[in-house]
Amino acid sequence: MLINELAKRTGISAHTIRFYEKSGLIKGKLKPDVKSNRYLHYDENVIEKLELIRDAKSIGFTLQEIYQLIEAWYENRLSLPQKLGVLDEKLVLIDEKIRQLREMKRMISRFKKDVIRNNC
Amino acid sequence: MLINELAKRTGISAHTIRFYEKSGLIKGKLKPDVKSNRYLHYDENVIEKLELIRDAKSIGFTLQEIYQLIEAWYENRLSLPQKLGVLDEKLVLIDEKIRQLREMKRMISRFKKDVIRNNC
DNA sequence: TGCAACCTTAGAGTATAGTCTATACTTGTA
DNA sequence: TACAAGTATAGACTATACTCTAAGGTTGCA
Repeated sequence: MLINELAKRTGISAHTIRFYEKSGLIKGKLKPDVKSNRYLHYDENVIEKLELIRDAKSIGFTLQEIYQLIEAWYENRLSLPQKLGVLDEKLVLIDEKIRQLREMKRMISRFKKDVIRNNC
Repeated sequence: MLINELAKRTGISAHTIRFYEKSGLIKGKLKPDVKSNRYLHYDENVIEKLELIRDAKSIGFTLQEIYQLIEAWYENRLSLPQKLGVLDEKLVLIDEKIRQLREMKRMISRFKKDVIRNNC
């Protein structure tokens, strides 16, 4: 599929998709037999990647980190231990984020009670 | 205390503290009897605020959101229901973040198993 | 009084992550 | 074949959150 269809199917603008392509997060392919244009074609797999990018961004991962995740997830440039290294690293990060979120939740709840009690 | 002491005690640079001041997140006070300079003085309360800023930033809150939180937390410009509104809003946001983090954790764990099983 | 160590303000510069515009070429349909 | 719709590339612009520099004034101590 071409970029506009990809954009429609993911809800991510063609501009942003091109930005991700330039950043190395996704890759379209030229049809090797077509010489008259440089239109990039994307396969289903790219939709998954864009969804991963969206999800990972929403939990606060940077494009850098997402790049590593995609490397481990979809590409075969890393060895098994390297892949596991990346994945475990992200799991640790996620646990730390969850821990901090829980702590903030406790703080806000406590403060909420104070506000109610003191009516201030 | 003056800005450099505040910086030392929080580990946040004086530059960044000035940036937060300009953004309205914290407020130093001029000594009203001193006319020869415009040195801003900060009280202990500002240390707490800076710590809140750091914690909230680390869980992905923007300075905008943190500003609202500080308004509800420390200032008395909001009514009780307004304060509770802000706090509840943040609690909802936090729960959503936790949910997304758990989901990503599950995805990564599942993928980790695949990687190990298929030795790829 | 000299001067190091502060303080302030304004504004430039950086990194991340887009977002948009302009220009130009290509493709598909009437 | 004209032309609307689609595609590519380069580069300018935006927002957020800093980070740094320059220039100038103040304070405290020898």
